[in-house]
Amino acid sequence: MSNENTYNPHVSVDCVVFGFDSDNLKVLLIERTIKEQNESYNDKKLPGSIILNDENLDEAASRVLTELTGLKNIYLSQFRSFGGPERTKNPRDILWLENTTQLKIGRIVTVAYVALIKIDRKILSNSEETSANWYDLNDVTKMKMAFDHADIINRGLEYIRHRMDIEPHLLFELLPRKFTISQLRTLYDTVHQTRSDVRNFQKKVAQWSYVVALEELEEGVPHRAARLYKYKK
Amino acid sequence: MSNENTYNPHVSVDCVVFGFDSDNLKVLLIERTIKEQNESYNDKKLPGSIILNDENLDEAASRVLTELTGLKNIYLSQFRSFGGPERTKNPRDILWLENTTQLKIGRIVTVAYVALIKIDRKILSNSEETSANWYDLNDVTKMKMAFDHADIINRGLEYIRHRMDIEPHLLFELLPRKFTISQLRTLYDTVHQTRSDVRNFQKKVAQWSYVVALEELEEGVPHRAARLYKYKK
DNA sequence: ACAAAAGTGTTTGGAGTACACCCATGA
DNA sequence: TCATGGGTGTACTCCAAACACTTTTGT
Repeated sequence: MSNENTYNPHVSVDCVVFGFDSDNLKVLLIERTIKEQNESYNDKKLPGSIILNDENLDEAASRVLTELTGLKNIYLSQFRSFGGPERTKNPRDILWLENTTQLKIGRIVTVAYVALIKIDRKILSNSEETSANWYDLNDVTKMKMAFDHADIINRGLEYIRHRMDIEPHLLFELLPRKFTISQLRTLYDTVHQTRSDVRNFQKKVAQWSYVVALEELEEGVPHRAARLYKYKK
Repeated sequence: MSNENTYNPHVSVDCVVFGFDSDNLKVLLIERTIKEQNESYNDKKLPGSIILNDENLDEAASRVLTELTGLKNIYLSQFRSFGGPERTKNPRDILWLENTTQLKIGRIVTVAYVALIKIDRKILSNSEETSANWYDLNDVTKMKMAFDHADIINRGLEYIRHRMDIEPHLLFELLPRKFTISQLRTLYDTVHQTRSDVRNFQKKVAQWSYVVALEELEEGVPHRAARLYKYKK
């Protein structure tokens, strides 16, 4: 089977992968190098791929994630498609596409997903030619990005903020298995762009039945150790 | 320019157009007839189109709507893409696609939009070969539908319910310019799948500053006439 | 002993919910 | 005068928000 049959070079998926380092939201980006005539050019891109001819969109997105991280059971949700003709106009992007896919590329419509992963599970297959790294969301605006990926990240962020408002469960996709209430609160506040009161927050969490206290405390902190909690069901 | 250059036969848009007839939610569907060897087959489809090579997704969706209704300034929002390889597998659908587009069609990924329109503005160009009509949402499950359009409608409904929860403004896209509180309440309850109390609902609306009372009453009703309201800003 | 973060209660205002009767109008 | 929907008020509950001090532990 030739490449022309296995790939569908008109539609791709891109994943905005979020993580949380107990302090800030992070995105997983891939370093891209484009060799031009004399010098080479560097920027960042979202993990993504052209879809295969026999897979559906969700499958393509999970494939991208497993190839990249080696992890399974990652929260993944489609949030929007981007398909303006101008998004595949930049000569650098075209050059890169045609080099990496070995296909003649016209316009590509991309279906964007957000993924949430526990940042401590760094079982990234960070080995091969792709080098993926976490970047602080606040720094993304300052970075050179491929295609319209800066846009896509912003939209993904909006989307996930919205979702987490409705489904607080999703917060726990970003926290380590055992966490303290203040880690949870920092994350909550980062996502909601608020600065919530410690006592009120404790009360709120107390009525989330899926947050259960462990008989265990934090270790190695230079002050009173906090109780650990886990997410159940 | 040949058809191959002006159309992109890999990506389409489909619009789930909602209306409200003071009683139930309705969807705008197009009658489709497929001529097979002996007899012809009838079903319904969503208004949609393959995208043109120089337009973006939002433009394609508005184009579909203006071609269909002649209206401008319609609320329109992308909500999800559908792209499984199985969605363009039914031989009837393939036949119809190739007949109407005159193009060889492989897999089509479709980007779905919801649109909200005031059902009384029936300035539909219901003339040409396309005959579009309003159908009760509850009847849709019983009807034969093209492709995965039944799915798309359900997802669109979920989406718009969600949205209207967050942005009550959107309700007014479905109501006539002048409406009564009980029309608004029926719509609200239909959308939220609730049965709200008359008095409590009046109170709620009273604090929506964008709902303003007019010095005007309903006419031609066989009982006490209700006050009319309008939506402002 | 001190620095640093953990943990804990009470009060107040606003929003949602439950609930029943009189009013205006056309037929 | 009757049938049909229009329109109105009060009491209770629950949730969100404001607000300050004591406890524990490592250095």
